[in-house]
Amino acid sequence: MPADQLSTTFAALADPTRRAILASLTTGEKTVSDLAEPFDMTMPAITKHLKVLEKAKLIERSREAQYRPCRLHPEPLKDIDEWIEKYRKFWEASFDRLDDYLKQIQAKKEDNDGE
Amino acid sequence: MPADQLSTTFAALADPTRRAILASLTTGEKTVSDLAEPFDMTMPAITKHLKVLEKAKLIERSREAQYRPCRLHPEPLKDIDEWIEKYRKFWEASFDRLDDYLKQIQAKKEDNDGE
DNA sequence: AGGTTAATTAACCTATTGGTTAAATATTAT
DNA sequence: ATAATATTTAACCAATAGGTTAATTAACCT
Repeated sequence: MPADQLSTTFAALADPTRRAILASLTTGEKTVSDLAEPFDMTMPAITKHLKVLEKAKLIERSREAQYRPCRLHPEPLKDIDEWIEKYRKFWEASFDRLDDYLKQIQAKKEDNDGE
Repeated sequence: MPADQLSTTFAALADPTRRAILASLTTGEKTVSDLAEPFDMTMPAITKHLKVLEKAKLIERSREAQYRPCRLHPEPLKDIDEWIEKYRKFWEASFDRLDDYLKQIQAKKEDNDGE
């Protein structure tokens, strides 16, 4: 619901149908019918998912005769990758070490506070 | 809404308040009041956000006297990182090259299909 | 022109989200 | 015991999400 780009991207990815659509587009451009085929879902439902992906700028669309082919537009994933990068050190540390790390940071902060 | 873990994690991250809470926890354990302080929002709203993060296993909670301190549990972010990793080549290629890449993959596929 | 295929729009429904206020619970401190 | 602090629960509300069916638009093919 929030308007910021990162939230919109995360929200678009928070649905397995939409992630499957993106995966399907990694092998090239697809029509709406192509994309709909694997799912037990009506076409309008797929149209809606595509709208969500388009608003999140994760896909782009064109026109060819009666088809509206979709293709992957992966750039917003880069932003997610950058966001998540700041957390990598936290999961790469073993659990116990993370605990130490946090305690250490906490100690440093309290030191700065003059506590 | 979908029950799968990846969807739950993406959904939890699709809110700027919750991402800010996670960022705040990178400097160590915090109480609910600590976490709530920066936001123009009532405590129950924060409690709800914490529940979402807890269900997504992005935070863990304990008890100390009347406090319920929260700490970061970054492991689910690893799954997101792995998911997104499969798309890295798509945003790292320049746009034109991506187009070539997709065409190439498409051609290969059609070749396999014997078309 | 008429029919078929591709896709979208409109109208609707139910469940969930993100917030609120007011009341309840738990723990500490006096 | 009582009061104060920290947090949660309950009940409510408006907006959004994800789906449906039915109708509409657009382009193609005879």
